[in-house]
Amino acid sequence: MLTYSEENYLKTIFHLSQGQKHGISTNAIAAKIETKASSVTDMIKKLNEKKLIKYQKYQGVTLTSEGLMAAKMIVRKHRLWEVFLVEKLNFNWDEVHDVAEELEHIKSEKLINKLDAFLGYPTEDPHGDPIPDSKGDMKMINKQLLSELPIKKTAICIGVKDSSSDFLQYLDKQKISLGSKIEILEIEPFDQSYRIKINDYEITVTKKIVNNLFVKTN
Amino acid sequence: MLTYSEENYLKTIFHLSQGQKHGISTNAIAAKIETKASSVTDMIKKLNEKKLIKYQKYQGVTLTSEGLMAAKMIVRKHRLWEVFLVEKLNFNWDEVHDVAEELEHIKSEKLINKLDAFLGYPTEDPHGDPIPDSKGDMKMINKQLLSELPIKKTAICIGVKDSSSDFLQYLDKQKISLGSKIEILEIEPFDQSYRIKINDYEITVTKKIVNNLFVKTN
DNA sequence: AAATAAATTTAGGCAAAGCTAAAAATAAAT
DNA sequence: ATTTATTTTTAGCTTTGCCTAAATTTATTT
Ligand SMILES: [Mn+2]
Ligand SMILES: [Mn+2]
Ligand SMILES: [Mn+2]
Ligand SMILES: [Mn+2]
Repeated sequence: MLTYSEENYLKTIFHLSQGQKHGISTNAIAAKIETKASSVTDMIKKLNEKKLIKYQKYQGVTLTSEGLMAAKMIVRKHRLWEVFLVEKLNFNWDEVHDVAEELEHIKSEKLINKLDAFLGYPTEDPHGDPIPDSKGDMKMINKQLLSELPIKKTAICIGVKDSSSDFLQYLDKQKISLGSKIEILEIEPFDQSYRIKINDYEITVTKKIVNNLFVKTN
Repeated sequence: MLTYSEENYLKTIFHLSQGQKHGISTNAIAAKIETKASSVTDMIKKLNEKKLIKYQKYQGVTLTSEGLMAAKMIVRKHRLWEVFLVEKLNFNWDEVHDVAEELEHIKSEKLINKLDAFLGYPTEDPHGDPIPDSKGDMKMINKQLLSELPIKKTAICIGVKDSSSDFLQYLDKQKISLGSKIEILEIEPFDQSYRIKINDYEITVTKKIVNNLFVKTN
């Protein structure tokens, strides 16, 4: 049985491992979890002892297959609860993350599987992130950053890289949501600002925005 | 902000206080919470310090109005989650208590009020216990034990005193549920067994059963 | 190749919440 | 009214998860 804290470490290591070749550093974990490197070292030893991660002093850590599965189950819970909050309780997509941070630690396999069924087995959370199924499988979504999309090619907004409340509220304000049709009209060389078309109207946004929106071309 | 443990103590003191004139003893709390008396004394001091209970050495404790409200909000969460699990996720009424023990500690007023609305502002949980509203008010249900019901007087089953899984499963087996019509036909003097009528069929049950069923006469 | 900087680990402590064993206060029985 | 039993509190120790400060290892410069 994992503690609340152990679960958070596993989840964090999982997220930091995405598209990462080498082990995850102590400092990276400390920064993400907002704790001190020495605390991370302590916890790392415990997780290593429990065979949830592979760890060699000074070399960073990677999840074992057991640790990976545990992490995926936490992510599964987090994202399913987010779907519940948005779809059933009418939360806005920028309000759900913190509550899901708590709900993800509720320990009942039966609960999460029944919740999954109740929600209709969703494959993505409200921010476009994939939801692992009960076996840990998640369909990898073919996505690219808007900033990598060629000019004048239309695409569909399917996710956000940064899912902070600030960014999500900005998107609401600009009427950008998952499913919006997006096209880059031109890039201003002087300040790297982007003139983009959302559905049927045009706005100008900064580079930071296009670097945090995922799109897919159909 | 209350810790998980502080919340459990407040809730326990609340439950032990029901229909109780004097303060709640250290041992009573220890027994209910399954811990040692010395641990209870430690926690009691903390809760007293935070002005959530009134405490004088060796005299037992009572909730302050602030502590009472905090306790009611935990009970509210517990019971609303139980309704959710039964009504929306199709849990059986004997399976929900332990999960609700965890869910009751999720800290978001917005969440619980939205859940309340989603469920249609229920006033009772799946075991017939009243659910406090967002102000802490709960309608007191006019109930009596089946054992106190006069012979040959029909009543409706509206709650259980013991809500252990064992008892609830027994009731399922005997097809007794909330809303069932109940009548005591006769009491066998020899072994104190009860011949009772549930809706339209008759069964014999022990004294222990009739001592744990709440009914109301209309 | 040293010297310096950065990252990581160790050592030593702290607070929360539990425990056991002993002391003190209250209640019950003679 | 003592004595005995029960309840409650205190004292001291443990584990988890965190911290600061110091030591050590690895990485980067000169
Ligand atoms: Mn989230
Ligand atoms: Mn978390
Ligand atoms: Mn319950
Ligand atoms: Mn609880």
